[in-house]
Amino acid sequence: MTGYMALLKESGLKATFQRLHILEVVDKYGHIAIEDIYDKVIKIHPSLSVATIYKNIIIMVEKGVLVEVPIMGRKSKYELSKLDHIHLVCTQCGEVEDLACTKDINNILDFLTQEEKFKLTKQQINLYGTCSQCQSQKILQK
Amino acid sequence: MTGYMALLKESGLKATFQRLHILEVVDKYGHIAIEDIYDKVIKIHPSLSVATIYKNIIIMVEKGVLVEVPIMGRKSKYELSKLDHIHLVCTQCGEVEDLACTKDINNILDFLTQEEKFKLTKQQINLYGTCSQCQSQKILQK
DNA sequence: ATAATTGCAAATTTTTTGCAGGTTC
DNA sequence: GAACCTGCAAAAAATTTGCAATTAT
Repeated sequence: MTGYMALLKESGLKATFQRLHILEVVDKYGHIAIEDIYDKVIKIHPSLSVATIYKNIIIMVEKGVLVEVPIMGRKSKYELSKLDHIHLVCTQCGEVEDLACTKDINNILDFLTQEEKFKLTKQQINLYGTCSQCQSQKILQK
Repeated sequence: MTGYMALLKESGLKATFQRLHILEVVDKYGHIAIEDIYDKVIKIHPSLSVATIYKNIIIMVEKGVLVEVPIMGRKSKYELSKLDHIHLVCTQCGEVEDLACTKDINNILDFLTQEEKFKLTKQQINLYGTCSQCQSQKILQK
């Protein structure tokens, strides 16, 4: 609990119960959609409103406390910010599992192929950043 | 135009003008959000309704003609189905660029670092498939 | 004390649905 | 001509907003 408080304060956010509960739930479930965060949190904090969930998800993502995991065919899930890793997304049940991001992609594929770990059907590698055009526009703006 | 017709028929979908126009627009822009597909398509086909866009995106994704590209902080974009590749997503302007998916990830990172190609800030690698739990449930169902 | 945050209710935006009429094969 | 599709309008779902009351620091 104290860990989340520190996390919020470092990010310049007040440590409200609402936020602490949201973080607790996200941490517990690993990857969770907004609606499910709401469902879980109102069980421990019944007066919490949906608007508060939305406002907080937005600001906590902005501050880098949470990370959005957008998923094909489903609502985005959210996770605590952590070192880069790979997401195994089950298209049947929607669960997301983290996989350590080793240097060697081939090892990962071998690992998955083993037995019946995960039957891969589609991959999506997205790199986020600033394109060259936007980089040069930034320079001009200064 | 004929290419799209074949594509649709192979997928068991009727080749309506609406669908052909949607595919044309997606192809032209590479990666495009639903709202923007609508805006572009009504220019060449003013009577087309939003409901038709939604219904068709859904069915064309289902049939594998289109692929959803879910993006952090934005609406999903859609692209024509093609060989696996990497997406460079600009967090400033939202544009998505394709990058050939070479065997060697390191080459890619080197390539990006060059000059001012793309200033990488965050990566997300998502592998889609069936988790072991759902695989065994399937076996039981049969 | 004060600046930030919450909860509420209303407004907006996005997506889905049902069905009558039209189109493709 | 049969099955499939479209457009419309209404419904449902998801998200955002403004503001008065409350809370964290």
